[in-house]
Amino acid sequence: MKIDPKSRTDLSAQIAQAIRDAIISGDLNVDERLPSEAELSDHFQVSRPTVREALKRLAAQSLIRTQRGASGGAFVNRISFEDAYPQQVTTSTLLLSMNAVSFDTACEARYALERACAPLSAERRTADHLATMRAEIFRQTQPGLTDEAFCASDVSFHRALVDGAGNPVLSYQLAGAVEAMQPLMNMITFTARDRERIVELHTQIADALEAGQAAEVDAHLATLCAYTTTLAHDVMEARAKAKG
Amino acid sequence: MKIDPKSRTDLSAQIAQAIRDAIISGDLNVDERLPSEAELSDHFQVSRPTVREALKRLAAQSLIRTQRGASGGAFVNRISFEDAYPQQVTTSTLLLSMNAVSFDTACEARYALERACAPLSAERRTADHLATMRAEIFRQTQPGLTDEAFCASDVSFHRALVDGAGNPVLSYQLAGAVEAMQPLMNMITFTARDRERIVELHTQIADALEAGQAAEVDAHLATLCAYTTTLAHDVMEARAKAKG
DNA sequence: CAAAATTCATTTGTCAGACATTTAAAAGTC
DNA sequence: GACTTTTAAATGTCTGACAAATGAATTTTG
Repeated sequence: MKIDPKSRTDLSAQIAQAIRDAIISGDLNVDERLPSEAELSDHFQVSRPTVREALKRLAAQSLIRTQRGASGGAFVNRISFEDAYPQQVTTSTLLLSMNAVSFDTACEARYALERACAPLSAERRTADHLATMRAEIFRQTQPGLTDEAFCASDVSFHRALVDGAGNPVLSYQLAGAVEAMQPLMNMITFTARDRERIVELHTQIADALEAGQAAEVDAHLATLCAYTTTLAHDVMEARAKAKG
Repeated sequence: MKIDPKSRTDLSAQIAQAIRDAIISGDLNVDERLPSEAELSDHFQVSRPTVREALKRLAAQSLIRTQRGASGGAFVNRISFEDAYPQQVTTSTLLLSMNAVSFDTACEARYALERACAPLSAERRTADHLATMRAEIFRQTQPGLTDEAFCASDVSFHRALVDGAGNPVLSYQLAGAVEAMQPLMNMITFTARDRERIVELHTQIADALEAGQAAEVDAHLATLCAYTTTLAHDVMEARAKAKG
């Protein structure tokens, strides 16, 4: 693990990268303790604050965790799917909002990925997944539900569908695509009729999943995708008209 | 933006979260300049090193960038898909290796997602994407290619397929699933016959994509998925036998 | 006057040393 | 032996300082 003090990049960034490489390559194993800050600053010939900045960078990526006290220190963290979820969602959300990704593009990606999960979910979903979906559908029928709460429930429904595939890798990758859509969905105002139609499709999807009919699920998801896109277009047009 | 000095969590973590929230909520816009470190340490009533640790955390997530000199400072960064790619790949790779995700699970996720891209790619892939795929196929036929190089080429081939869908969100989400598989694939030793079969399937996929036959692409991907899984199983069994 | 060179102020990057706080293990006490 | 106290080690935080980069203002120069 070496750094170049003459480089124009920050020393803390270089040190973070050196340690990161050691973790990725397996030189440092899960739960292994890193040298203490004092030892690291000695090794890299930099001050302790600089080492600390490097360690905080790694902590921000959940690559390490720190513990105070005797026999404390920085330890290589076993990144769990749970840790990675929120980061994935945050990044995906910002990617969409900062790069002005169109509703259509995001929606297309989301449903393409979700449909990829459908066959697996139709085969493996547990009673628990179905119960979650039914509960969310019920919530969606409640009058007085705000648009935001409706969208949140929609996300929960679809997450249950994805989780039903019983593949943590899929769930993780999908988390970003599904949850990042929420801010975009929140821009839509759902009429009572819109909600009715969506609930109907959700019910059909849940029924098909329960019956293990993959093709049905896929078809309903495709319909839902098209419907959502149309809804968004109508809203945009109405706004454009109101503005012009 | 406020923090709780009495909380048991690190001040730098709290400050980072406060600024992160401001970015996500839109209180801080892209390219907007944050207060200087001195001003921030004044605002949060902490020392400058603490503020710096917080800023480094945000920099590690590409949420901000810093610039030295007069009129320098920390600026909200527009996260680009290019920035997010490597982070996504790093996290996905570590998730697989650290959580002992089985080859089957990772492979299933990868091909499920890839097949989701197939119809779009069949419709939209450019000549450029096809050229990349053909070039990689050619490389895969070269004798003397190491297993590692073969895997790398395989990844490039599949990335071209995914990029062919022309949806940056899909490409981003898939980057993790496709590239994170590489270390797992590297554990396999490919015989000449294995490579021949894979090249054959790759060629069929490229042909079908060129002809715009989505169903064909999907079928060949399914075959490739099954073949890869079988290959991996054979390797595992052979090793288990050699060991026992 | 205009252009080049210089100075200057601002801001991040780095350093040194210190103290506070937490924590587990060692030492002491009953 | 079980409990309490002490101690040492480690991270968390602070203060103050200097280095380096950078843009703007100022001065010098042709």
